[in-house]
Amino acid sequence: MEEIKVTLPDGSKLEFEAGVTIKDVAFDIGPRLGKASVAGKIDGEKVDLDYEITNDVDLEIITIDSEEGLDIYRHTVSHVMAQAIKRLYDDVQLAIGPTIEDGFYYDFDLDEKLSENDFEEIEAEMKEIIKEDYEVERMVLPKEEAIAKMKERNEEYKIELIEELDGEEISLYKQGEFIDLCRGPHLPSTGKVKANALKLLSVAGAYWRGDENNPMLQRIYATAFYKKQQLEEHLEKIEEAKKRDHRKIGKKLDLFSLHEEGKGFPFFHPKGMVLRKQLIDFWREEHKKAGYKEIKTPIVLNQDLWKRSGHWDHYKDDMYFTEIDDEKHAVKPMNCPGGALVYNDKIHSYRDLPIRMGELGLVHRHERSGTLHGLMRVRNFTQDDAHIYCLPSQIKEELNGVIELVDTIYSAFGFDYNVELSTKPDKAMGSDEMWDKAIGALKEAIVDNGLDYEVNEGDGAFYGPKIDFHLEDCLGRTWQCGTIQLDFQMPERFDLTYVGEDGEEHRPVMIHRAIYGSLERFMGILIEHYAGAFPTWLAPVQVEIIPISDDQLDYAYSVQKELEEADVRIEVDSRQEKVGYKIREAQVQQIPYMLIVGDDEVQANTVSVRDRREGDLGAVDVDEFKKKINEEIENME
RNA sequence: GCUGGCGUAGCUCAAUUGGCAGAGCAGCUGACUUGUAAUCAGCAGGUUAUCGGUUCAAGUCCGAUCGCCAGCUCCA
Repeated sequence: MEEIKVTLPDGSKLEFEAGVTIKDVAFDIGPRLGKASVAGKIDGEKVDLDYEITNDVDLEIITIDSEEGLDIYRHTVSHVMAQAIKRLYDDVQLAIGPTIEDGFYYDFDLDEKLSENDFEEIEAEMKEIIKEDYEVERMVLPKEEAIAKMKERNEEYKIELIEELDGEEISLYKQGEFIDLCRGPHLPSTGKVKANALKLLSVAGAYWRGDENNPMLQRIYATAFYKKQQLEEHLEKIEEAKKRDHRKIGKKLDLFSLHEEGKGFPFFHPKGMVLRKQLIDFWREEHKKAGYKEIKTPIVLNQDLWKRSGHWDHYKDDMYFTEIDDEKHAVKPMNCPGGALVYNDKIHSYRDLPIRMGELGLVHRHERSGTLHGLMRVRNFTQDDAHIYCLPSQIKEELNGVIELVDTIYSAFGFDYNVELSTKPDKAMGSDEMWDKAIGALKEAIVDNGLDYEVNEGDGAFYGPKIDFHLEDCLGRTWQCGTIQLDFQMPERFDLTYVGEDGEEHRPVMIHRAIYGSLERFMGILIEHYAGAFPTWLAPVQVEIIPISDDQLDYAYSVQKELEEADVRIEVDSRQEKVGYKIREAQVQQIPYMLIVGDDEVQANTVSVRDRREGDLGAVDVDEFKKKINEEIENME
């Protein structure tokens, strides 16, 4: 019998007879590894445990406790779910069932409407399939045969998928009466799935292949772990995360509200405005340092302007229109055309460039009703916009400057962010050459700044490609916030010029950029990020004075006055309630500091400080507290 | 916009098979003058999202509209 060499990730080599399976190797190394193994990687390619090794290879054993192992595990569970659905519903057709971050889903075409009430029955059937412990077999068939098999099973979607696959060989996986198109690998049998550690989570519609022109399928989201406790922890984590929902906290902390009278148009309350103002003040400070000027352009502008800018052709469906003195007008969905008019209002020399013009511009967009979401997705929002007009030779430096500014601002809040590069969309202005040039410049800027990024094909603005900065909400959904867009189109459209060294007119390059993205969305993210417990510099109310009885009211007001003069946002809870009651209230409102004042404090001219996190810190002089909190605010802690 | 689910007091939630719309918190009034996460009592609060239908009778069943939630699509 021929001997083969298996090289493990640590470099060690083992010898086996040809035809040995990965499972054999795993058990040979150790029984614990054997039991934990779910699949293997042969020369970097994932294969099943019963894969027979016939020549010298590099082998990595994938175990259940690794990310890849869990992924394979869940993929098998998704097949089990599909099998259960096939058993329970007659006319069901299978679409796709991939694993996702935290779980998996499967899309079905089924006339009967599934609801969460059906989950129990489906889960019970899944448990049955697990109990029946079918071997999960890999079958490799010629394309034609695979198609024939799916035709026989009436799986139209699978046929469509197979037809588009490259190669003549198609792999299918079979467990009991169930067969699915799949690359694999899978667990060796359905019995390996832990029946008590899986859960169906939700059902929703999803278009076949993500295209709204295609039929809508039913998608079941589910998750699975290999220990019940892990499932429970995961579910608990979701519950905890839901409590951070900015819509809930926004109401509880009286920051903003939404009303039927203005769908998608948020109302900001006094406390929400304090938060907003802090963000704006910080923004202005940082932008001043970075060499920006600020402008303000009108919300309603003549329709001709939007035709000139290209918005009419590319963005009309998302815009609101109105009429003034029989003249057609549009409500601005973007700030750039207005900004361009400001630029063009006078002649610019090359010596003036780059010009960095910021605008906190209120834009309105007609978002489709189903997409509205608290403050994250609204129909009017304030962009912290800016347009940089520069020489072609200044592009790189300007892009770097913006990336640096994004990092400065996000760091102040401790945000991690993902970077995406979005390329030319189907409906775009300008030549491919211009786009390629712009994309190249953006890519270079990302790489130069050492950022990881993903490419978002075809997702650019109609006038140029963009770098997007995404932040996560409480449930791990990501939202685009910052954006940098390189634009050669608007300068052309608006005939923007500067006078060069040669005395001739030249075209400047325009960079559109926003850092918060929208103040509304950024506030939503912030609320969830801090779960309403804002750092002191952002907190709507920074200090609550809690007198023990009416006798200390005068003293409380004098302390309030003193701290107010030092720009501290401070309130006195003058209600005739017990201390515990007032503390609870301030605690629920996530106020950073409570100052409890009774007779002792009045006598000694002190305040008893209670920190929302650490509790009672004892009595300190008013001056000392003032100094401490001012430092904290100053340092944005 | 699409698919599904939901809509009861300011908030959180009750209301057997269709059979008198209720509680806690918040609010108001009063008492209590309080020492580190909820003092007690009383009062008030509703065309059960809206409109239409079935029925002796609708919060509950049916239809439409509006809104909200999840997802899809789209986007800052």
